[in-house]
Amino acid sequence: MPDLSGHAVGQPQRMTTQRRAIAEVLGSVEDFRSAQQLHELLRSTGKRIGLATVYRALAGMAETGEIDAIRGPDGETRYRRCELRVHHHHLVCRSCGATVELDARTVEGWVNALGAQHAYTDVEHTVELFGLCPACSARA
Amino acid sequence: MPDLSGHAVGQPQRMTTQRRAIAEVLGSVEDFRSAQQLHELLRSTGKRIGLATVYRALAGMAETGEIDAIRGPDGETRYRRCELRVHHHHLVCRSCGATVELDARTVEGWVNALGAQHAYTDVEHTVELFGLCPACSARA
DNA sequence: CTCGGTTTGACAAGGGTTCTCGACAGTCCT
DNA sequence: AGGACTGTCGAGAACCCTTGTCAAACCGAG
Repeated sequence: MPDLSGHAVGQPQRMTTQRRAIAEVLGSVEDFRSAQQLHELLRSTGKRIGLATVYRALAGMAETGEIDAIRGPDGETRYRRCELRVHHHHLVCRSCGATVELDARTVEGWVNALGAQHAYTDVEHTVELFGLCPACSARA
Repeated sequence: MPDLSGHAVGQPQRMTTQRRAIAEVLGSVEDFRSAQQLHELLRSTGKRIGLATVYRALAGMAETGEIDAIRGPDGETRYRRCELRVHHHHLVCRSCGATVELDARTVEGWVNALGAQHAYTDVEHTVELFGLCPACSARA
């Protein structure tokens, strides 16, 4: 079965009204949002959509690399459509959510070196930075 | 309960039978274990101890730096008594749990530089590496 | 030993995420 | 077009880890 969806080249995911709506909201938002926040956003604009659908769509998009997901210290997973299409990391303001995308070359190199040094293979890494952005720092 | 000091040791904790038992189990185990696993371990050795107590004790120990806590991709928090007393990171085998403690100087410097570069303050970081240890790599 | 604040533990929420399952809606085949 | 198929939806329940609740047990200073 040929894929005519045009977008997401990967698993056979249908482009439904709901997924389109989710992608749209993600495009209109700058910082990381939780699945529940996005669900509320959609609901507040009149869209009828189930929470489970939001979770499913986000999980799918995250898997194909279409969006980025990070897990905060509270265990909540937050999503964001990033500018950089390649692997990168984030510096997130823990107060207002403002996000800076970080080129990952430095970490990548460092991670690979350490993996090799200890003969570990197939090394994945989690690197997230949380701080206070300039604005929030000033306000404090 | 805004304890943002970061290093303050907090109130003195009483040394109770339960806490002693928890510290003991942690000392007899090499890799990261979840609170529930530790609870089961204690129960299986005849100790009568509540799950909530285990959670409380672990949270406390983690706060004082007595033990290290990491949150896996499944959202479960795992604890371990580490050798290094100073801040460091981990390279964990995702198959058998074998753990290598990593000197953190490189990351620290990198993190601080990036924080300053973007004028973010009070930057905290999450850096964890998951891979396959030599043994598990060979077995694969 | 006594007394008062701390800690405990069984149980019940909490909060996020995933599963269930009947109802639907695109697709494919004929 | 008609009918069978398969992926998706959505409401709610189910799950899981974690954290409150609160009377009773406990620790340790005096």
